[in-house]
Amino acid sequence: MARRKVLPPAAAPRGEMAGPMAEPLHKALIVRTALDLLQSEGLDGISMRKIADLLGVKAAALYYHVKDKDELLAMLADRIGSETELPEEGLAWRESLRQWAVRFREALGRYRDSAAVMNATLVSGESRLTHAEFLFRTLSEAGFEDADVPWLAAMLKNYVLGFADEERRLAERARGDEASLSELETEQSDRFRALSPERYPHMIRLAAYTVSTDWDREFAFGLGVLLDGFEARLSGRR
Amino acid sequence: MARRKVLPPAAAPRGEMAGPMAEPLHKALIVRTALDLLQSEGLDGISMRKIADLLGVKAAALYYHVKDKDELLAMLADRIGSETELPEEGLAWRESLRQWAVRFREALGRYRDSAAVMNATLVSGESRLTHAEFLFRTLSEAGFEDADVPWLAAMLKNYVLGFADEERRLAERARGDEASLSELETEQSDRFRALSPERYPHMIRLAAYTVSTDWDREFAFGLGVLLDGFEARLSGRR
DNA sequence: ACCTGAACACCGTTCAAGT
DNA sequence: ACCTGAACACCGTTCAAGT
Repeated sequence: MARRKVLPPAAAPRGEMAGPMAEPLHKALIVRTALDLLQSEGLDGISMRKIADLLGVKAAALYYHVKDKDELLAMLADRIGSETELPEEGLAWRESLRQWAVRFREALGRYRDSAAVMNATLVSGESRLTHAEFLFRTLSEAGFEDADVPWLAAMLKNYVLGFADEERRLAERARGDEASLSELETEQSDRFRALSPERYPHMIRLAAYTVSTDWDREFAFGLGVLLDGFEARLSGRR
Repeated sequence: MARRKVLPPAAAPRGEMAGPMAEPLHKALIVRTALDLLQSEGLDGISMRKIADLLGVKAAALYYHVKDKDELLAMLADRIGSETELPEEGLAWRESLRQWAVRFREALGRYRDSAAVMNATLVSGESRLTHAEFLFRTLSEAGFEDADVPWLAAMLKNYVLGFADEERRLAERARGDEASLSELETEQSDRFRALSPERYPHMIRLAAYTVSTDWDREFAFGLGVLLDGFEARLSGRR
C-alpha cells in the first residue's frame, strides 16, 4: 500500500518570531489541512484519517495535538469566522449590521459547508467572540433594550447561517449533475408540475419564483425585512 | 454474541384494510423504529445497524425496503413535520403565521435533534409540501407580492428551525452533566467572567441576559420582530 | 516530545445466496 | 418476495510501545 507523498499545503511560517510561548506549530498545520479537505470534499468527506494521510502521518498522531474531532471542527469554525472583516466605525447601526451580514455571508461562501461547520460547534474561539461583541455593541449603542440585545444578535446570526445553509443544500443538488444550473431548474419545475393542482395551487402558481432564485437579491431582501423588524422595536419603545 | 430479542415498538396495524396497493407495511415499521432510536439516542446514535437490531433483523434487510439512509431521514423529517397541525381558517395573517410557528416549534420539540433532521433533507414528503402550501397561501392572501412570498416563507421556516437548533445545542451541553440547568448557567457565566473586560465589555455587561434564557419568551420575541418586518413590507408597498 | 502499530468498536452499502 | 452471510471500504479513538 504505497502512501502518496503529499507536500504540506503551503509551508507553515517558522520564522524566528516563534517565541517561547509559540503556538504549537502543528495545530495550525492540521487546521489548514482540514480546511483544504473541507474545500475539496465537503464536511462529510472530512475525517481524521484523511487529514493524517494528507500530512503523511498516522491518524493516531493527530491526537497528540488535538483533543478530538469536535475540537478540530471548532477551530475550523473559528478560522472561517475570522475571515469576516468588521464594518468600519461610525456607520449608522442599520448600515453597520447590514454590512456585517453581507460580509459574514461572503466569508461563509468561501468554504464548502461552512454554515454546517459553524452550526456544529458552539461559539468559543476568539474570532467568534469578537463578532458577538461587535453585534452587542452595535445594538446597544443603537438604543435597543439590554434584554433584547442578545436575542436580536442571535436572530441576525441565525438569519445568515440559515440562508447560507439553504444555499449550500441547493448547490449540493447541482454538484454531480453535469448541466448544473439550468438542468436543476428544469428538474425542479418538473417536480412542481407533478404536484396536484387542487392540493397545491399556490405552490404551482408561484413555482416560477421558487425555481430560479437570485441568491444575492433574496439575501438582501430578507436582510431588509429583518432589519425593518429591528427598527420597529426601536420606534415602538421610545 | 447473543442478540437481545426485542419486541417491535407497537405492532403495525395489519387489518383487512390492506388492499392490493397497501403501503409496504415494513416501511412504516422501519420509520417508527428509527424515530424511537432518534428519541433515545439522538441523530448521531441513529444507524442502519441499530435500527435493524431493534427489529431483530440484519442491516442488509433494510435495503430491501428503503433506498438508503438519506431516504430514511427524509421520511423521518416528514413524519416530524406531519405532527404540526395547521392553524384554523379565518385568522388574520399575522396571527395565523404566529400560530403556525408556535406549533411547528412544538412539534420539533417533541423529538430530539429534529431540527437537524429537517435540515439534513430537502422538502419532499407530503406533509412538508402541505406546510409550504399553507405558508404560500397565507402570505398571498395577506397581500404580499408574488415574488416575495417564497422568500418570506423561507424566512419564517428558517427562523423556527434555527431557533430549535440553537435550543438543542444548548440542551445537549446540559445532558450528561448532572445538575443540568443551574450548573450550566453558572458554568456559562464563569466562561463570561473569564473574558477580557477590555475586549468584550458589552458581552460582559449583558452576560446576565445571555446566560439564563427563557426560551419561550425569546421565541415569541423573535417571532414578533420577524412579523413586524413582514408587516413593514406590506404597508410600505401599498 | 512526538509518532507508530495494533487494536476496539463501530459505520453504510452491495450482492450472491438461501428460503 | 424477503432475508442472511459475508464482504468491502470505511470511521473515531485509545494506548502501549518505539525513537
